[in-house]
Amino acid sequence: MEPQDRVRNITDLARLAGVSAGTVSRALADSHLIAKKTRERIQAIAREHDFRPNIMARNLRIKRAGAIGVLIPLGHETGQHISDPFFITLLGQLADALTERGHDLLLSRVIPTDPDWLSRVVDSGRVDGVILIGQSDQSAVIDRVAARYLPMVAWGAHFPDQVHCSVGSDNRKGGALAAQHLIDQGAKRFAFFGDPVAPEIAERLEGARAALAAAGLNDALDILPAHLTAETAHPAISAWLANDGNIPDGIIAASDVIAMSALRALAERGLAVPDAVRIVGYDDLAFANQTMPPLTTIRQDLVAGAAHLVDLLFRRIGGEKTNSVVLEPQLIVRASS
Amino acid sequence: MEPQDRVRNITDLARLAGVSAGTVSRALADSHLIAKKTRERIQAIAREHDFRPNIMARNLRIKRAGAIGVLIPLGHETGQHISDPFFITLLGQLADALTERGHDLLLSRVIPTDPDWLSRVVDSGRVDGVILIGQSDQSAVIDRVAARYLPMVAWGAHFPDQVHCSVGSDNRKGGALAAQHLIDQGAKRFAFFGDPVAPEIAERLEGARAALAAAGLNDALDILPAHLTAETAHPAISAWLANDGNIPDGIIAASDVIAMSALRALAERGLAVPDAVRIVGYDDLAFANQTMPPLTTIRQDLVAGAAHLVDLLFRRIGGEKTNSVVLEPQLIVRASS
DNA sequence: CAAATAGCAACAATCGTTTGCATAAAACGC
DNA sequence: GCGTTTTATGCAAACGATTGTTGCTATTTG
Repeated sequence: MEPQDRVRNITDLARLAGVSAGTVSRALADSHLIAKKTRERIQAIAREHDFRPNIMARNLRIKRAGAIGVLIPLGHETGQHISDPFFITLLGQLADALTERGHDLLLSRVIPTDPDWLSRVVDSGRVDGVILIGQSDQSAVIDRVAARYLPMVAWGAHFPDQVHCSVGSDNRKGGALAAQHLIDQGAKRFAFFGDPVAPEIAERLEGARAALAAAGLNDALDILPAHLTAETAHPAISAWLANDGNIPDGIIAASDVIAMSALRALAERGLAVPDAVRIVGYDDLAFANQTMPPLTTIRQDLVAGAAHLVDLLFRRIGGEKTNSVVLEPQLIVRASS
Repeated sequence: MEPQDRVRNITDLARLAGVSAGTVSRALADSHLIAKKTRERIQAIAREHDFRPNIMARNLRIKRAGAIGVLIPLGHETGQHISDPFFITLLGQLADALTERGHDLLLSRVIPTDPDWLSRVVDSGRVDGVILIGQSDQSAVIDRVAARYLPMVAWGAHFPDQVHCSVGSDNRKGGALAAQHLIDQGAKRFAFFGDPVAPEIAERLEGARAALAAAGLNDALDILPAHLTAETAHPAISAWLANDGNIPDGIIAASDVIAMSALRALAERGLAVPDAVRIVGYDDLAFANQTMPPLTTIRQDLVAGAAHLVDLLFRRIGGEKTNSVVLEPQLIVRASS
């Protein structure tokens, strides 16, 4: 209100209260070393002047940051960006879980041009820990940092020899679940929509392949390496379906976003779902039961996933050397299959 | 690598290089006050030891934070949460725009229980500025802080007497566009799906009302105060449509999410879109042209909106007193109308 | 050859807190 | 009323950087 008497630091407030800075610090922290009367008087003055201690200075002294870095590494080979519904859903869950633990979320969308991107934030002293959403093609960089930096966890595929701690679902099993379901529904000719350059996708494909092989349907699978964004997936699928020889009766989509594009492309060609073609998505994002028809999909429990990520992270911040977690994917049957 | 000789601050590095801390600081900043030879030697040592100066200490000295706070105030009256596709889309755009300007994004989902929530982050010294996504029911709080804190901008409705700087689209006009389009398509009986407790929604409804009135269709409008999330919107709409007397031929949905739920509810009742019922959404989120049929909608240009938010914010950080921006909504005609 | 100048690097103050330690005042027992 | 304990505050050193000022060598110049 009155600009000149604005209290900008603890020392100003101390002068105003006629005590020393240290006393103010303790008073604001409700320390019992300060007499209740003085404490309350100082707090009142602080409130009146709308004063709050500078958190950066506090953190510097205290040696904690009060924030967790959430990084989304986007290897340019995938056309994904931050608004991908999957990332975003996970991000929302993380924001909630971290807020609950009294930490803020420092969001960085990183395009790993140099191998330095991760150390830069880890060593900046601005975060107490790091959560990676996806590993893109950066597992080498991630593993190297993980070797010396404990408080870091990553969402994504788990590999036997990885150094870092990850939380993810069993993609191979998920792929198998999808394929098996289509087999059970009587599909004979299969297509997989998704680009196996991403390791998660590759595993889903492997799982699907294995299930088909077990049913003696080895050679009944076509693969369309559709990208993960709706903008690119839809035209690719449309073009592919234009070739009548391609039309399958069972589609395994590598993500719900792809499945949604496929639903639209199928409808445009007059192919009925699920009567002519059955389709299974992957992720079970919020919109999956809002499509027409609602999407059968492989659920990755992102709420549990986010909870695990945060839980493991804080245990690591506490010095514990935690193991990776692999979540069970779950088949959600809806009307599309 | 070798834990004991780990360089943890500029002084360690100085000792190692046989110079003073000040020299190291300047050398890492590539200052010409340091001889090129020494500079390069110091930088080499820093690189070798994987050292990066502590940003928090730097910021404290420099008096800047290097981060922008992005706050999502969630008045509990609305059931929205952070994973609402609209918030998230805007958030993604903001992340990109801020990263480009060399700032990080400190995300806080705040549930305004006490009137202190905004000052707390503003006065914490942890951010150089604040972007509010939505104003919820907190305009009083926001205006009070805006009176003394310049670097803050908000997404949302613009009111003539507001103190703070906002960026948003003309909701009244958007509502009018939607209604007028349906009128032009020959609709006679209208429904508005959306809860006008939120000021933006109320304005959209007003706009629609005005357009109907101008066409002499005053009393042809029903209102279903559906919530903004798909989970709650769909059953509400379903139940409402179950009453045959309610069935309109032109639906104005207050958001794309609601429109999507409506599409599904309509399909489930066997009502053809657009032949029996025409429907217009609001927002033009990414999924709007992936629905079946693709959604006619009122586009809010979130890319431009995010760019404006960031641009205005940085001008305010620079001390300029900027005015609010009102964006033009745009009718995007697709197959649903 | 002495003086002026330029180039480098060290010194020390500063940003706004927290906190261990010292100390003064008050309270207590005898 | 004196010595001792308790209680409440002040003092000053961190935290890890940046940066204005100062001082010391070389080099150049008249």
